[in-house]
Amino acid sequence: MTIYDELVARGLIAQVTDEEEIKELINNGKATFYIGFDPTADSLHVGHFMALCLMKRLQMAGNKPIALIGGGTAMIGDPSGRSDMRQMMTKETIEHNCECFKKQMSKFIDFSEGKALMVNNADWLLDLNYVDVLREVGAHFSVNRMLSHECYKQRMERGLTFLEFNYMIMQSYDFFELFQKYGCNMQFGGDDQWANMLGGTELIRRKLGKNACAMTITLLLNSEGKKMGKTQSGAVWLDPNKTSPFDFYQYWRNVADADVLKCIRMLTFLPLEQIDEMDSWEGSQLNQAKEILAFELTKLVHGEEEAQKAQDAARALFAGGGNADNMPTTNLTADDFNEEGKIGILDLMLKAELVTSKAEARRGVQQGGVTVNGDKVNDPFTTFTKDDFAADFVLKKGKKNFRKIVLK
RNA sequence: GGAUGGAUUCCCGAGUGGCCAAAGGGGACAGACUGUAAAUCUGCUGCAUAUUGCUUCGGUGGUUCGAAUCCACCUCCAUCCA
Repeated sequence: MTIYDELVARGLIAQVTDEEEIKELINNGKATFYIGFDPTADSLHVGHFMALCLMKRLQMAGNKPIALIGGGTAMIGDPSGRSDMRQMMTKETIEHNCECFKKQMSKFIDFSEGKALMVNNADWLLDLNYVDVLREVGAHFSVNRMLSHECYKQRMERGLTFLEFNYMIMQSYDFFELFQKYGCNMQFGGDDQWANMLGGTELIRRKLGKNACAMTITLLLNSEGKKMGKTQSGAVWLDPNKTSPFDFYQYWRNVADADVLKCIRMLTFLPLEQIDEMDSWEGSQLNQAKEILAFELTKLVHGEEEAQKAQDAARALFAGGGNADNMPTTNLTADDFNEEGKIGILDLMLKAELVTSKAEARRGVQQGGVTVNGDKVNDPFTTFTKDDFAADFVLKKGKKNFRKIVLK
Protein backbone atom coordinates (compact mmCIF):
# COMPACT_ATOMS: atom_id res chain seq x y z
CA MET A 1 0.00 0.00 0.00
CA THR A 2 1.37 3.40 -0.90
CA ILE A 3 1.57 6.17 1.60
CA TYR A 4 -1.01 8.14 -0.33
CA ASP A 5 -3.46 5.26 -0.29
CA GLU A 6 -2.90 4.88 3.41
CA LEU A 7 -3.66 8.53 4.07
CA VAL A 8 -6.86 8.15 2.08
CA ALA A 9 -7.80 4.97 3.93
CA ARG A 10 -7.28 6.70 7.25
CA GLY A 11 -9.53 9.52 6.15
CA LEU A 12 -6.83 12.11 6.58
CA ILE A 13 -7.03 13.85 3.25
CA ALA A 14 -9.60 16.57 2.78
CA GLN A 15 -8.63 18.52 -0.34
CA VAL A 16 -5.76 18.35 -2.80
CA THR A 17 -4.66 20.54 -5.67
CA ASP A 18 -3.42 17.92 -8.12
CA GLU A 19 -3.94 14.39 -6.91
CA GLU A 20 -1.74 12.64 -9.49
CA GLU A 21 1.16 14.94 -8.90
CA ILE A 22 0.92 14.64 -5.16
CA LYS A 23 0.77 10.84 -5.37
CA GLU A 24 3.84 10.81 -7.54
CA LEU A 25 5.75 13.04 -5.16
CA ILE A 26 4.94 11.57 -1.79
CA ASN A 27 4.82 7.93 -2.82
CA ASN A 28 8.35 8.23 -4.10
CA GLY A 29 9.73 10.30 -1.27
CA LYS A 30 10.26 13.28 -3.53
CA ALA A 31 8.26 15.79 -1.59
CA THR A 32 9.68 18.55 0.51
CA PHE A 33 6.67 19.79 2.35
CA TYR A 34 5.88 22.27 5.05
CA ILE A 35 3.23 22.68 7.67
CA GLY A 36 2.85 25.94 9.50
CA PHE A 37 2.15 26.26 13.19
CA ASP A 38 1.28 29.63 14.62
CA PRO A 39 2.49 29.96 18.20
CA THR A 40 -0.76 31.20 19.66
CA ALA A 41 -0.23 29.44 22.99
CA ASP A 42 2.64 28.05 25.01
CA SER A 43 1.85 24.46 24.11
CA LEU A 44 0.78 22.48 21.09
CA HIS A 45 -2.64 20.90 21.21
CA VAL A 46 -4.44 18.01 19.62
CA GLY A 47 -5.02 19.82 16.35
CA HIS A 48 -1.30 20.32 15.95
CA PHE A 49 -0.75 16.73 16.90
CA MET A 50 -2.64 15.54 13.85
CA ALA A 51 -0.43 17.63 11.64
CA LEU A 52 2.67 16.32 13.36
CA CYS A 53 1.50 12.76 12.86
CA LEU A 54 1.01 13.42 9.19
CA MET A 55 4.47 14.87 9.09
CA LYS A 56 5.85 11.77 10.68
CA ARG A 57 4.04 9.43 8.35
CA LEU A 58 5.41 11.26 5.35
CA GLN A 59 8.86 11.44 6.85
CA MET A 60 8.81 7.68 7.35
CA ALA A 61 7.94 7.37 3.67
CA GLY A 62 11.09 9.24 2.78
CA ASN A 63 9.79 12.74 2.33
CA LYS A 64 11.36 15.77 3.89
CA PRO A 65 9.30 17.84 6.29
CA ILE A 66 9.74 21.46 7.17
CA ALA A 67 8.08 22.57 10.35
CA LEU A 68 7.37 26.23 10.05
CA ILE A 69 6.80 28.11 13.25
CA GLY A 70 4.78 31.22 12.61
CA GLY A 71 6.63 33.72 14.73
CA GLY A 72 5.87 36.28 12.04
CA THR A 73 2.33 35.33 11.10
CA ALA A 74 1.34 35.14 14.76
CA MET A 75 1.97 38.88 14.84
CA ILE A 76 -1.01 39.22 12.53
CA GLY A 77 -3.41 36.46 13.50
CA ASP A 78 -5.26 34.20 11.13
CA PRO A 79 -8.90 35.25 10.74
CA SER A 80 -9.93 32.02 8.96
CA GLY A 81 -13.14 30.63 10.34
CA ARG A 82 -13.11 32.84 13.37
CA SER A 83 -15.99 35.02 14.39
CA ASP A 84 -13.91 37.61 16.18
CA MET A 85 -10.42 38.99 16.15
CA ARG A 86 -7.68 37.15 17.90
CA GLN A 87 -6.17 38.90 20.80
CA MET A 88 -2.96 40.62 19.82
CA MET A 89 0.06 39.00 21.33
CA THR A 90 3.22 40.76 22.35
CA LYS A 91 6.49 39.90 20.71
CA GLU A 92 7.77 38.46 23.96
CA THR A 93 4.82 36.11 24.28
CA ILE A 94 5.23 34.96 20.72
CA GLU A 95 8.90 34.31 21.17
CA HIS A 96 8.26 32.37 24.33
CA ASN A 97 5.61 30.30 22.57
CA CYS A 98 7.96 29.62 19.69
CA GLU A 99 10.46 28.13 22.11
CA CYS A 100 7.80 25.93 23.66
CA PHE A 101 6.67 24.73 20.23
CA LYS A 102 10.21 23.89 19.22
CA LYS A 103 10.77 21.73 22.26
CA GLN A 104 7.54 19.82 21.85
CA MET A 105 7.97 19.25 18.15
CA SER A 106 11.39 17.80 18.59
CA LYS A 107 9.80 14.99 20.54
CA PHE A 108 7.76 13.87 17.56
CA ILE A 109 9.84 14.62 14.54
CA ASP A 110 13.41 13.65 13.86
CA PHE A 111 15.18 16.89 13.03
CA SER A 112 18.64 15.37 12.81
CA GLU A 113 20.93 15.87 9.83
CA GLY A 114 18.87 16.78 6.82
CA LYS A 115 15.88 14.63 7.80
CA ALA A 116 13.72 17.60 8.59
CA LEU A 117 13.95 21.32 9.05
CA MET A 118 12.50 23.72 11.52
CA VAL A 119 12.22 27.34 10.48
CA ASN A 120 10.56 30.46 11.80
CA ASN A 121 8.88 32.86 9.43
CA ALA A 122 9.73 35.73 11.73
CA ASP A 123 13.17 35.43 10.13
CA TRP A 124 11.93 36.74 6.81
CA LEU A 125 8.57 38.35 7.46
CA LEU A 126 9.58 40.84 10.10
CA ASP A 127 12.10 42.59 7.92
CA LEU A 128 9.93 43.00 4.87
CA ASN A 129 9.53 46.44 3.45
CA TYR A 130 5.92 47.49 3.17
CA VAL A 131 6.00 49.13 -0.23
CA ASP A 132 8.16 46.38 -1.70
CA VAL A 133 5.72 43.74 -0.53
CA LEU A 134 2.78 45.63 -1.92
CA ARG A 135 4.45 45.87 -5.32
CA GLU A 136 6.00 42.41 -5.46
CA VAL A 137 3.33 40.36 -3.77
CA GLY A 138 0.24 42.46 -3.27
CA ALA A 139 -0.07 43.06 -6.98
CA HIS A 140 -0.75 39.36 -7.49
CA PHE A 141 -3.75 39.21 -5.20
CA SER A 142 -7.26 40.18 -6.14
CA VAL A 143 -9.26 41.62 -3.30
CA ASN A 144 -12.48 40.52 -4.95
CA ARG A 145 -11.28 36.94 -5.01
CA MET A 146 -9.95 37.04 -1.49
CA LEU A 147 -13.23 38.36 -0.16
CA SER A 148 -15.20 35.64 -1.84
CA HIS A 149 -13.41 32.94 0.15
CA GLU A 150 -15.51 30.92 2.52
CA CYS A 151 -13.08 31.41 5.36
CA TYR A 152 -13.95 35.09 5.62
CA LYS A 153 -17.70 34.58 5.58
CA GLN A 154 -18.12 34.90 9.32
CA ARG A 155 -15.89 37.89 9.43
CA MET A 156 -17.75 39.72 6.71
CA GLU A 157 -20.66 39.91 9.10
CA ARG A 158 -18.72 40.96 12.15
CA GLY A 159 -15.95 43.00 10.66
CA LEU A 160 -12.47 42.20 9.49
CA THR A 161 -9.48 44.41 10.05
CA PHE A 162 -6.93 45.17 7.39
CA LEU A 163 -4.30 43.62 9.61
CA GLU A 164 -5.98 40.23 9.57
CA PHE A 165 -6.91 40.53 5.95
CA ASN A 166 -3.22 40.47 5.18
CA TYR A 167 -2.71 37.13 6.87
CA MET A 168 -3.32 35.24 3.67
CA ILE A 169 -0.68 37.25 1.90
CA MET A 170 1.88 36.56 4.59
CA GLN A 171 1.18 32.85 4.51
CA SER A 172 1.41 32.83 0.75
CA TYR A 173 4.71 34.60 0.99
CA ASP A 174 5.97 31.90 3.36
CA PHE A 175 5.36 29.22 0.78
CA PHE A 176 6.98 31.34 -1.91
CA GLU A 177 10.01 31.84 0.31
CA LEU A 178 10.35 28.18 1.26
CA PHE A 179 9.87 27.12 -2.35
CA GLN A 180 12.82 29.19 -3.44
CA LYS A 181 15.05 28.62 -0.47
CA TYR A 182 14.51 24.94 0.25
CA GLY A 183 12.77 23.62 -2.83
CA CYS A 184 9.65 23.11 -0.78
CA ASN A 185 7.07 21.92 -3.28
CA MET A 186 4.12 21.15 -1.04
CA GLN A 187 2.17 22.61 1.79
CA PHE A 188 -0.08 20.74 4.19
CA GLY A 189 -2.40 22.17 6.75
CA GLY A 190 -5.79 21.99 8.37
CA ASP A 191 -8.75 22.15 6.06
CA ASP A 192 -9.54 25.65 7.29
CA GLN A 193 -6.26 26.72 5.76
CA TRP A 194 -7.20 25.78 2.22
CA ALA A 195 -7.69 29.30 0.93
CA ASN A 196 -4.48 30.54 2.49
CA MET A 197 -2.58 27.63 1.00
CA LEU A 198 -3.92 28.17 -2.47
CA GLY A 199 -2.75 31.75 -2.17
CA GLY A 200 0.76 30.34 -1.90
CA THR A 201 0.56 28.02 -4.87
CA GLU A 202 -0.81 30.82 -6.99
CA LEU A 203 1.84 33.25 -5.93
CA ILE A 204 4.49 30.73 -6.90
CA ARG A 205 2.85 30.15 -10.26
CA ARG A 206 2.52 33.83 -11.00
CA LYS A 207 5.92 34.93 -9.87
CA LEU A 208 7.98 31.94 -10.88
CA GLY A 209 5.80 30.12 -13.37
CA LYS A 210 6.28 26.93 -11.36
CA ASN A 211 3.92 24.41 -9.86
CA ALA A 212 3.52 23.76 -6.17
CA CYS A 213 0.98 21.54 -4.45
CA ALA A 214 -1.25 21.89 -1.47
CA MET A 215 -3.15 19.32 0.53
CA THR A 216 -5.36 19.73 3.55
CA ILE A 217 -5.95 17.39 6.44
CA THR A 218 -9.48 16.56 7.44
CA LEU A 219 -10.50 18.45 10.53
CA LEU A 220 -11.15 16.09 13.38
CA LEU A 221 -14.79 16.65 14.16
CA ASN A 222 -16.93 14.63 16.50
CA SER A 223 -20.29 13.19 15.54
CA GLU A 224 -21.93 16.46 16.51
CA GLY A 225 -19.79 18.41 14.13
CA LYS A 226 -17.66 20.07 16.78
CA LYS A 227 -13.91 20.23 16.72
CA MET A 228 -12.36 17.54 18.84
CA GLY A 229 -9.61 18.21 21.29
CA LYS A 230 -11.52 20.91 23.05
CA THR A 231 -13.10 20.79 26.46
CA GLN A 232 -15.15 23.44 28.19
CA SER A 233 -12.02 24.52 29.99
CA GLY A 234 -10.06 24.88 26.78
CA ALA A 235 -7.89 22.79 24.54
CA VAL A 236 -6.43 19.40 25.30
CA TRP A 237 -2.75 20.27 25.46
CA LEU A 238 0.25 18.13 24.74
CA ASP A 239 2.23 19.75 27.53
CA PRO A 240 1.90 17.47 30.59
CA ASN A 241 1.90 20.53 32.83
CA LYS A 242 -1.15 21.94 31.12
CA THR A 243 -3.05 18.71 30.55
CA SER A 244 -1.84 15.87 32.71
CA PRO A 245 -1.23 12.52 31.01
CA PHE A 246 -4.12 11.18 33.05
CA ASP A 247 -6.52 13.85 31.86
CA PHE A 248 -5.24 13.37 28.35
CA TYR A 249 -5.92 9.66 28.62
CA GLN A 250 -9.37 10.30 30.05
CA TYR A 251 -10.28 12.68 27.24
CA TRP A 252 -9.83 9.94 24.68
CA ARG A 253 -11.23 7.26 26.92
CA ASN A 254 -14.47 9.23 26.95
CA VAL A 255 -15.03 9.98 23.29
CA ALA A 256 -18.47 9.12 21.95
CA ASP A 257 -19.10 5.68 20.47
CA ALA A 258 -19.57 7.16 17.05
CA ASP A 259 -16.14 8.75 17.07
CA VAL A 260 -13.82 6.05 18.38
CA LEU A 261 -12.95 4.29 15.18
CA LYS A 262 -12.52 7.51 13.29
CA CYS A 263 -10.08 8.70 15.92
CA ILE A 264 -8.13 5.46 15.96
CA ARG A 265 -7.86 5.55 12.22
CA MET A 266 -6.80 9.14 11.97
CA LEU A 267 -4.61 9.55 15.00
CA THR A 268 -2.89 6.29 15.80
CA PHE A 269 -0.21 4.38 13.96
CA LEU A 270 -1.94 1.02 14.41
CA PRO A 271 -1.99 -1.02 11.21
CA LEU A 272 -5.12 -0.58 9.13
CA GLU A 273 -5.92 -4.30 9.16
CA GLN A 274 -6.16 -4.23 12.92
CA ILE A 275 -8.39 -1.20 12.81
CA ASP A 276 -10.65 -2.77 10.21
CA GLU A 277 -11.26 -5.67 12.58
CA MET A 278 -12.50 -3.29 15.22
CA ASP A 279 -14.96 -1.89 12.74
CA SER A 280 -17.41 -4.66 13.53
CA TRP A 281 -17.33 -3.97 17.25
CA GLU A 282 -20.39 -2.46 18.78
CA GLY A 283 -22.09 -1.68 22.05
CA SER A 284 -20.01 -2.06 25.15
CA GLN A 285 -17.30 -3.72 23.13
CA LEU A 286 -16.44 -0.25 21.93
CA ASN A 287 -15.18 0.41 25.41
CA GLN A 288 -12.21 -1.72 24.53
CA ALA A 289 -11.62 0.37 21.45
CA LYS A 290 -11.71 3.49 23.56
CA GLU A 291 -9.15 2.05 25.89
CA ILE A 292 -6.91 1.25 22.95
CA LEU A 293 -7.33 4.73 21.54
CA ALA A 294 -6.57 6.38 24.86
CA PHE A 295 -3.56 4.20 25.50
CA GLU A 296 -2.07 4.58 22.04
CA LEU A 297 -2.39 8.33 21.97
CA THR A 298 -1.08 8.82 25.48
CA LYS A 299 1.83 6.62 24.53
CA LEU A 300 2.58 8.70 21.46
CA VAL A 301 2.42 11.97 23.32
CA HIS A 302 3.72 11.15 26.78
CA GLY A 303 5.54 7.86 26.35
CA GLU A 304 4.64 4.29 27.21
CA GLU A 305 5.37 4.58 30.90
CA GLU A 306 3.00 7.50 31.41
CA ALA A 307 0.37 5.79 29.30
CA GLN A 308 0.57 2.70 31.46
CA LYS A 309 0.29 4.75 34.62
CA ALA A 310 -2.74 6.58 33.31
CA GLN A 311 -4.37 3.34 32.33
CA ASP A 312 -3.66 1.74 35.71
CA ALA A 313 -5.08 4.71 37.54
CA ALA A 314 -8.18 4.75 35.36
CA ARG A 315 -8.78 1.07 35.83
CA ALA A 316 -8.28 1.35 39.56
CA LEU A 317 -10.87 4.06 39.72
CA PHE A 318 -13.52 2.84 37.35
CA ALA A 319 -13.16 -0.91 37.15
CA GLY A 320 -12.04 -1.58 40.70
CA GLY A 321 -8.83 -3.36 41.46
CA GLY A 322 -5.80 -2.00 39.68
CA ASN A 323 -3.50 0.20 41.67
CA ALA A 324 -4.09 3.63 43.04
CA ASP A 325 -0.46 4.66 43.07
CA ASN A 326 -0.68 6.78 39.97
CA MET A 327 -3.77 8.76 40.66
CA PRO A 328 -3.62 12.52 40.53
CA THR A 329 -2.58 13.56 44.00
CA THR A 330 -2.90 16.54 46.26
CA ASN A 331 -0.48 16.98 49.11
CA LEU A 332 -1.62 18.43 52.40
CA THR A 333 0.64 20.10 54.92
CA ALA A 334 0.09 20.87 58.57
CA ASP A 335 -0.90 24.42 57.58
CA ASP A 336 -4.05 23.15 55.94
CA PHE A 337 -5.50 22.13 59.27
CA ASN A 338 -7.09 24.53 61.74
CA GLU A 339 -6.18 25.01 65.39
CA GLU A 340 -8.17 21.95 66.32
CA GLY A 341 -6.19 19.90 63.84
CA LYS A 342 -9.11 19.49 61.46
CA ILE A 343 -9.91 20.25 57.86
CA GLY A 344 -13.44 20.53 56.51
CA ILE A 345 -14.69 18.65 53.49
CA LEU A 346 -15.32 21.88 51.59
CA ASP A 347 -11.84 23.21 52.17
CA LEU A 348 -10.43 19.87 51.23
CA MET A 349 -12.23 19.86 47.91
CA LEU A 350 -11.05 23.36 47.19
CA LYS A 351 -7.51 22.42 48.08
CA ALA A 352 -7.70 19.40 45.80
CA GLU A 353 -8.89 21.66 42.97
CA LEU A 354 -12.00 19.59 42.45
CA VAL A 355 -14.05 22.80 42.73
CA THR A 356 -13.36 26.48 42.30
CA SER A 357 -15.33 27.76 45.28
CA LYS A 358 -16.70 26.48 48.53
CA ALA A 359 -20.22 27.17 47.34
CA GLU A 360 -19.61 24.76 44.49
CA ALA A 361 -18.18 22.23 46.91
CA ARG A 362 -21.22 22.57 49.15
CA ARG A 363 -23.51 22.01 46.20
CA GLY A 364 -21.61 18.87 45.31
CA VAL A 365 -22.00 17.51 48.82
CA GLN A 366 -25.67 18.41 49.03
CA GLN A 367 -26.43 16.71 45.76
CA GLY A 368 -24.73 13.53 46.88
CA GLY A 369 -21.85 13.73 44.48
CA VAL A 370 -18.98 13.60 46.93
CA THR A 371 -17.41 10.45 48.33
CA VAL A 372 -14.38 9.63 50.42
CA ASN A 373 -12.97 6.18 49.79
CA GLY A 374 -16.32 5.24 48.31
CA ASP A 375 -18.44 6.46 51.24
CA LYS A 376 -20.85 9.24 50.48
CA VAL A 377 -20.35 12.48 52.37
CA ASN A 378 -23.72 14.07 53.07
CA ASP A 379 -22.84 16.72 55.60
CA PRO A 380 -20.99 19.81 54.37
CA PHE A 381 -19.62 20.29 57.87
CA THR A 382 -17.81 16.97 57.90
CA THR A 383 -14.24 17.37 59.06
CA PHE A 384 -11.17 15.20 58.97
CA THR A 385 -8.17 14.91 61.23
CA LYS A 386 -4.63 14.08 60.30
CA ASP A 387 -5.21 10.47 61.27
CA ASP A 388 -7.77 10.13 58.52
CA PHE A 389 -5.04 10.54 55.96
CA ALA A 390 -2.81 7.82 57.35
CA ALA A 391 -4.24 5.25 54.96
CA ASP A 392 -5.29 5.77 51.32
CA PHE A 393 -7.64 8.71 51.04
CA VAL A 394 -9.45 9.09 47.74
CA LEU A 395 -11.74 12.08 47.43
CA LYS A 396 -14.19 11.93 44.58
CA LYS A 397 -16.62 14.44 43.14
CA GLY A 398 -19.04 13.07 40.63
CA LYS A 399 -18.06 10.08 38.57
CA LYS A 400 -14.85 11.21 37.06
CA ASN A 401 -13.23 13.82 39.24
CA PHE A 402 -11.10 12.55 42.04
CA ARG A 403 -7.91 13.14 43.90
CA LYS A 404 -5.80 11.06 46.17
CA ILE A 405 -5.02 13.09 49.26
CA VAL A 406 -1.71 12.60 50.97
CA LEU A 407 -0.52 14.23 54.17
CA LYS A 408 3.08 15.34 53.96
C1' G B 1 -16.80 63.27 9.73
C1' G B 2 -22.61 62.59 10.12
C1' A B 3 -27.08 59.51 11.48
C1' U B 4 -29.06 55.40 14.01
C1' G B 5 -28.96 51.07 17.06
C1' G B 6 -26.16 48.44 20.67
C1' A B 7 -22.78 46.67 25.17
C1' U B 8 -26.59 42.39 30.95
C1' U B 9 -23.86 36.74 34.68
C1' C B 10 -19.68 31.04 30.95
C1' C B 11 -22.62 31.99 25.93
C1' C B 12 -27.30 33.70 23.63
C1' G B 13 -30.93 36.79 25.52
C1' A B 14 -35.26 39.23 28.75
C1' G B 15 -35.34 43.21 32.09
C1' U B 16 -36.86 50.69 31.05
C1' G B 17 -36.68 53.25 39.32
C1' G B 18 -37.70 49.23 44.64
C1' C B 19 -40.92 42.58 44.35
C1' C B 20 -33.29 41.88 40.89
C1' A B 21 -28.06 37.78 42.27
C1' A B 22 -31.41 39.54 37.62
C1' A B 23 -36.80 35.60 33.28
C1' G B 24 -36.00 31.96 29.34
C1' G B 25 -32.67 28.94 26.48
C1' G B 26 -27.79 26.74 25.70
C1' G B 27 -23.57 24.96 28.06
C1' A B 28 -21.26 23.24 32.56
C1' C B 29 -21.77 20.59 37.08
C1' A B 30 -24.42 16.83 40.31
C1' G B 31 -28.23 12.70 40.80
C1' A B 32 -31.14 8.41 38.42
C1' C B 33 -30.48 4.99 34.24
C1' U B 34 -25.85 2.94 31.82
C1' G B 35 -20.72 0.75 29.30
C1' U B 36 -16.07 6.01 32.25
C1' A B 37 -20.72 6.30 25.63
C1' A B 38 -25.24 8.50 23.71
C1' A B 39 -30.34 9.63 24.66
C1' U B 40 -33.83 10.69 28.55
C1' C B 41 -35.62 12.52 33.32
C1' U B 42 -34.42 15.43 37.97
C1' G B 43 -31.62 18.96 40.54
C1' C B 44 -28.25 22.92 40.20
C1' U B 45 -25.50 27.19 38.14
C1' G B 46 -21.92 35.01 41.64
C1' C B 47 -18.99 34.83 46.37
C1' A B 48 -18.50 34.37 51.65
C1' U B 49 -17.02 33.85 58.27
C1' A B 50 -24.26 32.15 55.42
C1' U B 51 -32.21 32.62 57.87
C1' U B 52 -27.42 37.29 56.89
C1' G B 53 -23.65 40.10 54.34
C1' C B 54 -20.73 41.41 50.04
C1' U B 55 -19.59 42.00 44.73
C1' U B 56 -21.88 41.97 39.57
C1' C B 57 -25.52 44.40 34.18
C1' G B 58 -19.03 48.46 28.99
C1' G B 59 -16.20 52.82 32.06
C1' U B 60 -16.37 57.32 35.13
C1' G B 61 -19.21 60.77 37.60
C1' G B 62 -24.24 62.53 38.88
C1' U B 63 -29.81 62.55 40.21
C1' U B 64 -32.58 59.68 44.01
C1' C B 65 -34.34 57.24 50.45
C1' G B 66 -33.28 53.54 46.45
C1' A B 67 -30.19 52.70 39.72
C1' A B 68 -28.95 47.10 35.23
C1' U B 69 -33.04 50.71 34.53
C1' C B 70 -32.86 58.14 34.66
C1' C B 71 -28.87 62.18 33.31
C1' A B 72 -23.72 63.70 31.60
C1' C B 73 -19.20 62.48 29.63
C1' C B 74 -16.07 58.57 27.81
C1' U B 75 -14.68 53.66 25.48
C1' C B 76 -15.85 49.86 22.19
C1' C B 77 -19.11 47.39 18.39
C1' A B 78 -22.76 47.16 14.29
C1' U B 79 -25.61 49.33 10.17
C1' C B 80 -26.40 53.37 6.82
C1' C B 81 -24.54 58.12 4.63
C1' A B 82 -19.78 60.74 3.16
